[in-house]
Amino acid sequence: MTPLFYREQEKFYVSVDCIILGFKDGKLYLLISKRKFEPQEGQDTLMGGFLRSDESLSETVSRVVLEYTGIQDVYMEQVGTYGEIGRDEGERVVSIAYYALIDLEMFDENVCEIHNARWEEVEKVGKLVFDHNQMLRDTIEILRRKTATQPIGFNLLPEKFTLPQLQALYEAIYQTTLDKRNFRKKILEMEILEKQDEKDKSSSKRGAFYYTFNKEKYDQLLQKGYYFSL
Amino acid sequence: MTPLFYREQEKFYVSVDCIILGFKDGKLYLLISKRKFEPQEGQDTLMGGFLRSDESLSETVSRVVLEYTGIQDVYMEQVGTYGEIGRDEGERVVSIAYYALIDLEMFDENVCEIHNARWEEVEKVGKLVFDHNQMLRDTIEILRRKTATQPIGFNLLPEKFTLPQLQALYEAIYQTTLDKRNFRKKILEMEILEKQDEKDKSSSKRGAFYYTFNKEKYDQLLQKGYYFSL
DNA sequence: ACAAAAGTGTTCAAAGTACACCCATGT
DNA sequence: ACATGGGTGTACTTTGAACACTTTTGT
Repeated sequence: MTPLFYREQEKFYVSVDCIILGFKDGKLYLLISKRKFEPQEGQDTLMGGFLRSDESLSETVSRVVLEYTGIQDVYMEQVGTYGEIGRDEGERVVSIAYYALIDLEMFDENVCEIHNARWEEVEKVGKLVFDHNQMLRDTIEILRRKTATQPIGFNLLPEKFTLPQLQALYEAIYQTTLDKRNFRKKILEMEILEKQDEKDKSSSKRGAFYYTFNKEKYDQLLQKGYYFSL
Repeated sequence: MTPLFYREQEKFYVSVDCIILGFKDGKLYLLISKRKFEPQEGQDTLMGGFLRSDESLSETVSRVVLEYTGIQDVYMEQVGTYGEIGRDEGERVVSIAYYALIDLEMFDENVCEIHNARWEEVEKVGKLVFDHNQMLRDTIEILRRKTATQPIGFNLLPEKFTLPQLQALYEAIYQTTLDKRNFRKKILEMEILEKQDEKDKSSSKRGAFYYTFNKEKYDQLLQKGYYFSL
């Protein structure tokens, strides 16, 4: 039963917008699609969905991400909430932005086609509807800060990855180039990566060793007060 | 006119909760009050208010902060949005948390009494209603990160402040002690503080020189690519 | 044999950290 | 005169940044 005081209040549409990011060939990609209803039908947009009363916010995000990528259990973080009065021209909508990091190898191309969705290089994204460009900018800023201090970048890579791949990922996020030796030294001395016996020969003749991220070791480090930093 | 697709969606109560922080005598204080309606009437709570359709989120925060402190134009930042289904036992409410930093010297004691509000040491805050303790924890974490990289701490101090005061502020935020000489060296070499001729004699016989934060100088530094860091 | 990416250490500069004494003033 | 908090500089350690050559292997 709704308390009396609440009933005097106004209600609002609440949506989530998802900044779904993937990484491939040294570049960050954003999943965008054409908006399927008015206003701004046909324009490029982030993936979004309205909050339902039987869902928490993160459940709404999971639903949207699953719908557009076919992937479950993705890493996600809240970016912020956008509540300007006129931000959605259709109606007053308060939107909570989340970013999700996915491994593009898990991505289902068919799901993509169904929704007219496509992967666009983050650096080449054009005008999106409403304040979605702002959401993307805010995401990149958060991602840069967060990847520098927490090992979340691995969510954008397959379970097994090579150090050149990992370095390329950081270079794509920071939009800079890093020194190979310094990068390897720093990431390896944290001892959170496990070297595998196999090599990835897809990008060189010599091949690069695969590594995996060892979450247990990382958690142990945290216990001891060490911090991830790159 | 509301687009058709929107009309099929559910609407929700949207509120803001404000983590209003002040600084005095070397300690951080949080403004809390007794909840004035059910559920959990009489329990300690953050300051909050429901979003109205003629307000943006930050306008709602400003309204709430003004109502409980009598202060306008406060520094505020979004902390995050809390949308678990059962977080508010009364009804489904999506709440956006903001923290606000205020100069306690500007604070109007009368406003406080009217609302049964009081300042509680952050380190001694007990159980608050719903997920308000989580909001406070998230705020402190954000505040620590943010004050280390941006000059926002000054919002908690009067326009004129002393270096011992400023150091005590950082010590309260980080819950640590800092070396006096290192602290002064670092903050002064940024050249964003203006030394005044007057001294504050309230806390020592010798007196400590007042300083003011020079925002123009700070902005110039930003232009040149320098960053604030402590 | 050569092209192309993977892998490897050392030196130098900068920043952070630790540390102890004198100063000014009200009582 | 003394107690109290304000103010100051240097040495050492740690961290970050720059930098070039050898290895492997498919063609």
